[in-house]
Amino acid sequence: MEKNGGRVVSSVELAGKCRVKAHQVRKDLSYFGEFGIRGVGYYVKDLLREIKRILGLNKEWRMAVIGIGNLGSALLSYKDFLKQNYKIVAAFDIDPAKVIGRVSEKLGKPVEVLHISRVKEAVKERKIEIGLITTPASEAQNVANILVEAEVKGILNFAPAQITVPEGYVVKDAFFTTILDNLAYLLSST
Amino acid sequence: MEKNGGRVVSSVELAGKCRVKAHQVRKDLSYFGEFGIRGVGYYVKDLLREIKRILGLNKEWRMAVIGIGNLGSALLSYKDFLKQNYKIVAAFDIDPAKVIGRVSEKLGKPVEVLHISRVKEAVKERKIEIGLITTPASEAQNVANILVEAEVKGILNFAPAQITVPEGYVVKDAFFTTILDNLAYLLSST
DNA sequence: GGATGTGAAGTCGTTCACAGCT
DNA sequence: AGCTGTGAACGACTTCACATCC
Repeated sequence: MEKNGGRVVSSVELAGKCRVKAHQVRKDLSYFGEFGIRGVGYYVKDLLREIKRILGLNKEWRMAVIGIGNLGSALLSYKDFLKQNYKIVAAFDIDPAKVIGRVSEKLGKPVEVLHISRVKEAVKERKIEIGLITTPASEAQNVANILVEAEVKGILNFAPAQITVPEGYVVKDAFFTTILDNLAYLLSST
Repeated sequence: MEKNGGRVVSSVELAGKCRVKAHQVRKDLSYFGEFGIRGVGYYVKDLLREIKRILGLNKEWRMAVIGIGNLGSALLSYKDFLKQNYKIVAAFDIDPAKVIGRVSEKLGKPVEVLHISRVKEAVKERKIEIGLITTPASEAQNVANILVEAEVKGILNFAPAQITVPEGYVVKDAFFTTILDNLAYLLSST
């Protein structure tokens, strides 16, 4: 909306785009503050700034990818990270063949692939706060342990495995076949 | 559990693995029927069969991938689909360079990449029920329209765009930066 | 004895209706 | 007049406690 030159937006418009009710949009936003103007709507620019602030996107998040298979490689060359405030600043694999030479060339600055044994040092040096696990399921918990050991507070787990971490650390699952299962359920129960 | 030879499992065990309470596991399962045995627990084999039946995974789901970039390619060579009852039986792109020759060779039977104009015929011939959108955001709605036109009832959208479809069709978003935003929120509000 | 299944109680989130601003 | 913000009503989900069954 900001790019398209939109100045104001109403809760009804937002609701349409988000597949929810207008009530909900207003209630949810009001939980964090009063961002709109009665009789007018929400100024796009202000609302965007507030939402970014709420989500914690007013800073750069430095991330590491562990497991440079198909998915890991795709993430390394994922350009839209730049639009958001996310940045992959390190990549790791256990396979020496991948470690030697493999880099992500599509972004401005290539990221070389390091051996997994170097996670802890790299996390410290490069101020990494989020780890993306893209290993096979069998290695996910091991990698999570390594990340916790390195004091990476947030983990986004793409592997099809439930991993556990100590109190104070956050894991989110981004495993798409769960969503696919949900889709299959909806399709077969109609 | 089934592979590890587990015969029975309790709601407490299941809860631990799923990061929920045991109450919840029992309540949720009981919604669909009585699958457990009082004083014993749930027989792993029976429970698995019931859950698969509930989710609609007791049949093969035939899928198409549209957009053969990094992510699309990763999906084409994703081996774990075979373990579940999902199968990619068609791939499409708009770029002739990708259409010519590009195939997924890692699975048993390669899937050749077709031009997007051939979606409708392929969906009919190959009995495709689910479409995976892995195009850039700008093309996601167009592709969704094509899939709806071809009467693909379910869409899993990996593109960072909100797409809309008519009543009777189901869209699920599998866009990981939403989860990443959620993670960033949790990390910055502690 | 021990674990499930389930009404009832409690909590949380959504919807409503309208007061409050512009 | 129009749209947001919000207490109150409503509905849904979660938790509890215990009856039930192996």
